[in-house]
Amino acid sequence: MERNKKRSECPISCSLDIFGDKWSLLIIRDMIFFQKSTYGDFLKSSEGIATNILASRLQGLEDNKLIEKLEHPNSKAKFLYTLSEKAIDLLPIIVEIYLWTDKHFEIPTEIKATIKEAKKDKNEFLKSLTKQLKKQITERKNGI
Amino acid sequence: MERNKKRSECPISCSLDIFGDKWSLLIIRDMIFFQKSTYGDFLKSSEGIATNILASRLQGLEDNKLIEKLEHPNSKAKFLYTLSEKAIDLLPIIVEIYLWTDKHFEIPTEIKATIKEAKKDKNEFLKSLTKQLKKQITERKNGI
DNA sequence: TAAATTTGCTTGCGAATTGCAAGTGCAAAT
DNA sequence: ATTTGCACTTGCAATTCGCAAGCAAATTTA
Repeated sequence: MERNKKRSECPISCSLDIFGDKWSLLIIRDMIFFQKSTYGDFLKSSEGIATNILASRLQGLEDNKLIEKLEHPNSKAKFLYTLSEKAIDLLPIIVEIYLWTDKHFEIPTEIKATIKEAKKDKNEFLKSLTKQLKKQITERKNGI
Repeated sequence: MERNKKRSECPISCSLDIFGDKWSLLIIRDMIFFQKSTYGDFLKSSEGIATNILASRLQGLEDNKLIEKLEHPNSKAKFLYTLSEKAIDLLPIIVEIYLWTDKHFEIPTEIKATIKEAKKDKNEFLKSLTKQLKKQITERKNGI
């Protein structure tokens, strides 16, 4: 697992070195939009990630400071994965991906509501969700 | 090369099925920001893509209607790859990636100017670059 | 006009990555 | 005390990647 393989200094290239694969952004999506926070949560995603791939992706995201692995407040058998601010800052990218698909594909109805809200007032949507997520992570670190 | 392997109906997942790899977005980047348009152009990128990978990515982008492969106006030995509107619509995503890296990494000075411009007035930046790119593709199709 | 070069690929092959199934070790519930 | 749950790890076959070489058609050079 080579994770220091910067191919160039280009920001796009560097970003893709970090999350340019089929799974990393889905884990972030699950944490942002579906409040998933444990290994088991991520395994249940409808895309069906393999256990070893999930482990390696979580490690990669941790290496790149996009997530943090904390003790689970309710159980020592679990770990609690939380977003970093760096990861929360990916939200605009993820929202733009949603808006792109909205323009060019059929979208499942469950998700349409979220996209509609994001389209209505993008800045407000980003701002309030970001605020909420940041609140969440400080609460978790303080064990609330 | 399976290209119809939708893992789920999730927009993020579907998008990653299309451009969630280490190379596809770099090709789009080269076309948008560096006016690259031929196989040889893409090969010269500083990240160093392998010839077979480039061929397969170009095919994938074409299959997904992100690029079109046209006859080259100056030579029958070449092909001219052009962006579709669908690909130009990826620009907001790419710009948000630039802005994310600007916040969290050191950026090479050559690129800082572009990012600064994008930050100053994002909507105007997107609008004018989009317009310019769309103009470019209609010109190419009309053989100007 | 013949030879060399350019262009856009394809092919072969070893190495790395992926994904499925099974197993492991610790914690918690029964 | 035993079973279940959780977070992985391991083994292995299959796919994908990436380097090097090859190739045919078009173009340039001699």
